[in-house]
Amino acid sequence: MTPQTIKVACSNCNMRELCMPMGLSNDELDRIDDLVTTRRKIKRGDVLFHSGEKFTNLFAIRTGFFKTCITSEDGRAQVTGFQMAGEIIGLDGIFNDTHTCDAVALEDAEVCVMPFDRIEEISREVNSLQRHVHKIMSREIVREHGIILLLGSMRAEERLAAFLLNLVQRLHARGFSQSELILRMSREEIGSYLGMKIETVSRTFSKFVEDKIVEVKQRHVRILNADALKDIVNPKACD
Amino acid sequence: MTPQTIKVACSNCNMRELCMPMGLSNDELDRIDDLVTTRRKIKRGDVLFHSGEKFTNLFAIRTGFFKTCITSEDGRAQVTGFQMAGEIIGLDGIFNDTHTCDAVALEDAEVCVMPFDRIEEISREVNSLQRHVHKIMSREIVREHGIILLLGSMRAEERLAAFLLNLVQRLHARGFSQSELILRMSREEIGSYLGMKIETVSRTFSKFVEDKIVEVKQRHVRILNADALKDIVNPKACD
DNA sequence: AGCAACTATTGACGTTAATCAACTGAATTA
DNA sequence: TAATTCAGTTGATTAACGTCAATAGTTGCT
Repeated sequence: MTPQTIKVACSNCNMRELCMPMGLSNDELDRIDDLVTTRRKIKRGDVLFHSGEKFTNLFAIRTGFFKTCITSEDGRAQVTGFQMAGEIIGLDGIFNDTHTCDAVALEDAEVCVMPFDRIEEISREVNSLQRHVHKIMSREIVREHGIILLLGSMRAEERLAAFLLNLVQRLHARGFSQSELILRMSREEIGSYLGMKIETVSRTFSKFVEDKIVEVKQRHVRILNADALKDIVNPKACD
Repeated sequence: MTPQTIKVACSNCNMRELCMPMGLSNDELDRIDDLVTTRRKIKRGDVLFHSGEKFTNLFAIRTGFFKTCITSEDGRAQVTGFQMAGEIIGLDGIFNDTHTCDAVALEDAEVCVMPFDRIEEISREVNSLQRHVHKIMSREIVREHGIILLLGSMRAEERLAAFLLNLVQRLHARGFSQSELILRMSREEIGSYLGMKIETVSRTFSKFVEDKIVEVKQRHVRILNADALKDIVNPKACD
């Protein structure tokens, strides 16, 4: 193996368990290694893909943090998600061979570039990859159901609490603290994602601080009382 | 061919263009006919599948009208979509082999039952089916982005206008009127879907009637001024 | 360091939609 | 037909959040 080959081999990647199926045979692993053609570094603030751009690749995030956002005809913008290492972005582009959202790096990032026709080709041969691709798309559908529930039925405090719990849970799954996190996004971006104005985001943070549920110093957040957050999201029935 | 076989053959189905890929060879058509094992009739109000139920099948709607809804831990309910003939439901179940929402028939319906492992099997062999499955899932992701935009950034009037336009556009694609429709869902269900209370739905309808944008007689709606609805959804920039 | 530009917080006030409540009309049953 | 139930409408009031505005803290630039 040349060093070049090693560099983009999924089989050597410590993120593999997050983006790839598990329990592969050696033979299958070899095939999977063909999925990623290159890696690409994206600077903070730069765009990985634009809405309207031709879709050819899915991207697996190796390091860094992204937001995806859509813009309506009349210029309304909406953040549809925040993605971190091990997550796959670009799925929305499959439908019309055109990306329908922008993916912007919120910190310096590196992604694995996976040509979608190659994914389709290999997943015809490697059943577990086929299954995996289906599961990843389905997971995205389920994730969005959650956002719809949040936006459709929760109030500001509930939304922010759910947001913090979700973030910290995902970070914890990646080996970070259960109680401390650094927000990679601005209050504005949080607000867009949660369907609330920046002032409301700020006030809600302040209220949590006042109630000793979290400590906030700029984008550094420490969760002091996770149970309180859970109670806010899922209020106890009292009948 | 026995009558039984004819009965569930996609190749003979007039809905085919809505749920199946196009431009198939005869050979491929034969394979596709194996996708649907049975048809199932569902009475109005009955449940096609429940949240928590084991996932084994996707369903293509042949006739009728469904809603899908999720329920959070604390009992909050949220309608996540309304589905009509030619649309596929059950995609959310793939992720964990478990349905995560309820699918309820809002009028008497008939669905084609497509075992998912068979879909996977055939789509390994028929490339256009593989592509089609991917596109259908991606389309669902894009559709949900639209709902997220609606819930995250629109006001009540905008939401209802977008809802009506979307419904009538989909009905028109199925050969129905561009300007008249019968709502298969209650005000309550519309409200849940659009993230607003039933009273607000009702008031917003009344306002549209007052403004001569629509006529409403119970669940029968006639759109008098589609452009006005479009203007409400995408307010003209005036700078 | 000093200044500009950006980001976030806080307060006062306005708007929107939720809530509570009464009522109407349609559908269902006795 | 009357009685009951359910779905939808309308009005009055309130709560939640948005808007506008002032201020403070941060970041980056020269």
